[in-house]
Amino acid sequence: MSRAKNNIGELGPLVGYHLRRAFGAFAADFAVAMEGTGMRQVLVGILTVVSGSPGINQGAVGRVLGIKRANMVSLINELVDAGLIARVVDPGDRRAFSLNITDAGRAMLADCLARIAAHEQRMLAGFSEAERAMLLELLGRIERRDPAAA
Amino acid sequence: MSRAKNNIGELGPLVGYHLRRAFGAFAADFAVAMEGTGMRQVLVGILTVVSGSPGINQGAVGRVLGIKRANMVSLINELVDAGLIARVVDPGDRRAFSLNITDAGRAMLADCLARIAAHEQRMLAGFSEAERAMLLELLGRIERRDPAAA
DNA sequence: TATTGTTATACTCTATAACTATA
DNA sequence: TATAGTTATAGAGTATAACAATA
Repeated sequence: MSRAKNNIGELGPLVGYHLRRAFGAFAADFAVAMEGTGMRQVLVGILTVVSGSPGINQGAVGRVLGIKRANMVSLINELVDAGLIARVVDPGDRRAFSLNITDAGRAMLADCLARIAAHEQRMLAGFSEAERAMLLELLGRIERRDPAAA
Repeated sequence: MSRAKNNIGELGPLVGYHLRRAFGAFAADFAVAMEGTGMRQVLVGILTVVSGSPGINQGAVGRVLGIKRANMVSLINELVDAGLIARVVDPGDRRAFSLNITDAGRAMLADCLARIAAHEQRMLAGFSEAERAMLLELLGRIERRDPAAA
């Protein structure tokens, strides 16, 4: 492992750069963790939100997770086609679909969350509980910001 | 701003989830910060590395930044076409191209780094210097990990 | 045989605009 | 007029496989 120059220069002190690299490392390991399930990061997110808010509609799920309405369509289709969520017309608002997790969805979600727990442990090996909590807190402060949309 | 339920359930304690959201927020504001320059995150990264390691070749730049060889080709083409970097056959290894930043590239990089500094300040408003350093340190530990490639 | 750069390709994520049907 | 969902489309990031030229 003769680590070469690896001269990132002015990128070194940039949080944005390291956020990108850390996100990439997490995403790569996440994909490995999900192998065989057919699930991806976004799908697990949607399944979790639907599980926690039975009867929620697509738009609301998208708003919670930061996914555009247009992009929700095929994602929900994937989950419905896989039998993981059920979609019925909302009786109270016939424009909307009411989403609910199925038994198969619950089983899949449980499997995914177990895999994700192991994945997080791998990625955060060596982190103290205080460090993990601090990282969550700092990331939370960033994500609750949106200067671009101001 | 009647914040709705926003029930993310089991996603709440996951570092990976918040990393994704924080990365998204950073990327969106980065794009706004670069408006009018024609530059993107990856291009600034490449320009910075070439600037700091004159004569470096494509493969090495990719290795430093975590970009696959195949994807480097069009990125380098963009920068060459824009007149920001010069590409000549490496005299010592005629398979490789030697990359150098041009004067125009130096000017562009200076402009971009100034915009990025302002962008980072926006995104990290309210962070103490110690918090910023801590975040950099924790992210650095994550990115220097690659369980998937083990 | 390994490496540099290349081409071709494919999948995912993200974004916008325009449409429909309901409200 | 506004909202829920849809369709079509486009740009960007990332990944693999196969190839030519050179080492």
